[in-house]
Amino acid sequence: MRDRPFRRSPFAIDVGIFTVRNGQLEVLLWKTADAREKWILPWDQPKPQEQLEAAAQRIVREVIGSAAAWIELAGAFGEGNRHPADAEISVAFSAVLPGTSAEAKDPQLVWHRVADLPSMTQKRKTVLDAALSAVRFRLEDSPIAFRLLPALFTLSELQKVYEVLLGKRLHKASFRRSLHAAEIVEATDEWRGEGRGRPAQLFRYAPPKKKRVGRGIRFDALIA
Amino acid sequence: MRDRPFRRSPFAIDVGIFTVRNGQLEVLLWKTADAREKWILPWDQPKPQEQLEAAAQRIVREVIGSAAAWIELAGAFGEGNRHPADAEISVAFSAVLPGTSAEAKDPQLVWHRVADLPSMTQKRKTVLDAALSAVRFRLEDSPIAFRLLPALFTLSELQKVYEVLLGKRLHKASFRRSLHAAEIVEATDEWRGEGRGRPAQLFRYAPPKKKRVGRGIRFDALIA
DNA sequence: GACATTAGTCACATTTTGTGACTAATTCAC
DNA sequence: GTGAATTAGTCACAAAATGTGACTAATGTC
Repeated sequence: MRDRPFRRSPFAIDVGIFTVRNGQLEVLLWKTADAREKWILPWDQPKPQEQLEAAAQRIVREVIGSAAAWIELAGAFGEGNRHPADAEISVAFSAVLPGTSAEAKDPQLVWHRVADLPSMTQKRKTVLDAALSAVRFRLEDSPIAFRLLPALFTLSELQKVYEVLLGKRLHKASFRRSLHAAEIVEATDEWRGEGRGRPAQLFRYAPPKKKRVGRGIRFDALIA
Repeated sequence: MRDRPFRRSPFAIDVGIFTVRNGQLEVLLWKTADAREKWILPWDQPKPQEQLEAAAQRIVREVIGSAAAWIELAGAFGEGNRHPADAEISVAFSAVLPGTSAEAKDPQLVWHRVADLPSMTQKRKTVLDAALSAVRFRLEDSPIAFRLLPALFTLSELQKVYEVLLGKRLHKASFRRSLHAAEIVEATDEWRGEGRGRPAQLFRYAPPKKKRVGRGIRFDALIA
């Protein structure tokens, strides 16, 4: 990532890097040296011969030291939404990391709660919103929630991650029933006592080999 | 759209333009003058100050004469998937048009059935697949099917569009029940007799003002 | 031992879905 | 005209999925 190279770059890759810490969804932002620029998403230009997604992964490694657990294209923006370094095109990616590997490598990089974002320009906010929407939108189809947790986790932890990402409470029995029907977790014979309360059994993510068939259109999910 | 300008362009916008004709999903492809290049998606570079989506809309207008009824970002590809004009980045959009306005403006532009595509390079095929996936993926959330039809349509026509896009048959009673529950169509007092069989009532797309609330996670739709 | 706390399960009412069979309105063949 | 064929539209009911409160289980705290 560079701090305003002041030359016309053909395009930039912005990455919204998300994690769940302390029961909150957080995003990693970069505080620019230029006071007017405030906070921006980590970004860089792709190197020659580099795939866009590979570039996004590289950016994640540069700022956090480890690879993202999930990454995906979130949007693309042209001239109208001008990038700080005058990039003509900005391609936005979303990435998620488990909370455990979420240590920023630079004092200018700070985790911010998504519910409580610092001052950003409108254009930057648009890109961040696109990245956030991509995470929420794909939550139903991709194992994003599992990537935010360590390999072994309790079902209560998993439920909490879904609640944070969806921004609403879920009913325990209902959550577990769906989970069981989907056959995507596998019980281990380990248990974890967390101080008070009954100890919880640990599970691991174990999707079936064959992909599950979908369910056709759901008009009730149509956005007007 | 240009025919291989043979200069290094920073990026290109490829547009997968889809329609339903004769009960088949079709995509508009451009036959290049260069015999080796075979068939490619309509494309161009964005003009200075032009938003990416606006550029995609312009490309649609250039090749078909009218605006797309629905358009959306489908993907972005870097160096690895090299573009014919050596673009460093290719941004792919999906667009759909009603079958009625689907007349190509150039003999090099030909509609092809998606189920029966002509010879394309692997890289071009990847972009087309991304565009097609975007249409199918958004079908559940966006009123794409309605944009493929004229303002007034019969429910059988609507069902047929969904069947073509989803690639599978739907049960009539079930389809109509979902449609009714979603409250997104409005009956008119017009009817249309199509030769034999009982005449069908005409409907129009009429989404509710307030957006409908979703339904939480559905693990059964998780892709492994 | 009583109680607070967290995990995990059950049961049942309610809603949603899949599906076959029915009725309705028209054209076509004779 | 009469009846078969064809397409539209509805109904009813079994099966499946979902929402939800209440229950049991295992631990720590006092």
